[in-house]
Amino acid sequence: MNSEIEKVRDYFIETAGSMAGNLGLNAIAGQMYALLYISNEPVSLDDITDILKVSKGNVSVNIRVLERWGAVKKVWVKGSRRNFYTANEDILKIVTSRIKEGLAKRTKEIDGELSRAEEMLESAGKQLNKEDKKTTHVYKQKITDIKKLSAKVEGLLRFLPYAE
Amino acid sequence: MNSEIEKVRDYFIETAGSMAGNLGLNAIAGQMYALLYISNEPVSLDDITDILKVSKGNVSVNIRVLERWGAVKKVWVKGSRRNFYTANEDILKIVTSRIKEGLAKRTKEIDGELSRAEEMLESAGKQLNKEDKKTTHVYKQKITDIKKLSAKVEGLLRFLPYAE
DNA sequence: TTCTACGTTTAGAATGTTCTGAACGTAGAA
DNA sequence: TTCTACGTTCAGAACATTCTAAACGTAGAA
Repeated sequence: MNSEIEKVRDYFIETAGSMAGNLGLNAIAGQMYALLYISNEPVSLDDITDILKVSKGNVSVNIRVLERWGAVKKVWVKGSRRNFYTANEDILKIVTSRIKEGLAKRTKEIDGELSRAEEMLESAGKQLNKEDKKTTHVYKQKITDIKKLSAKVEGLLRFLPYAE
Repeated sequence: MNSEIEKVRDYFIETAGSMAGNLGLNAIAGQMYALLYISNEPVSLDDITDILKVSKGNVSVNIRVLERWGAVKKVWVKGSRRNFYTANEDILKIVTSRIKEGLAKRTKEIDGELSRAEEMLESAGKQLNKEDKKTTHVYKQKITDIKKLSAKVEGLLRFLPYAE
């Protein structure tokens, strides 16, 4: 392959890596995805090791991360014992489904924690002095507000593209 | 303050901390925000140090992070030389404005990088063999697709709540 | 002026994350 | 069967982030 073209490929990969890093994801996983994305043919784990200059252990771990996200898929290549992969090209779908999944899980957890806090306030609320009763009231109000916020976020999820 | 009520406060704070941690933010900043959020009165940096049991250096750094996000504001308390803070309660606004800001900056950067890659392909495209010309064509197509994706994301920003 | 009560900065410690390279397991070739 | 070409796992190295505690600067009190 012409080295000028390789340069473009590597530049593209590098950009994707720092992009992923910015999103709090693993930079190598981002680079791997970018390599598969820009390649017209299936790419083997060895190819990835060669092109990105990272250990095959690293590649092994990160390819499974990408698989778990549904970002890549394994393909069979006639006459080779190696594992080849291609990118699922619908990046927006991958990203939004990850966001939705994560947020939905999170809001559920938070609601649970808040309900627990409310219970604690209820059972503490019996023999309190005036000042503490006021504090309890403030806390209840705040917790209610956060629950409302959480419901609002849940509602917004519905409007993300590629909802299912 | 009644210790049962303190327990609720600390539980609330802890929850917010791990929530922030999950979002890739600093857990202490999340705890600090939660403390200010649930407190009805302004809270001093010393109070934060006492309640969260972290060093004042840590508090000093993270309170400025929160200020930069517009998540808290400094308030003057009559007769005290200390700095007091209260939470900006519109969490959703804070979060969405941070997301929008971040995404807008990111998409701009990416567009720049991609244009650079396109230029590189143009200038390399002169004296290539058949195979390399095909590769160049594939790369151009992929880059165009990503640019479209980027524009789509830009467009989505418009529909986030609290747009300005 | 000196003293005190703050907030800030920073070097290095503690902790967390990611990576490599070696050891290993396994399936197919020979 | 043994050998080879893979992919996987994992201990510890390399690196990045976050925290503490001490030194410092400063404004107001005395």
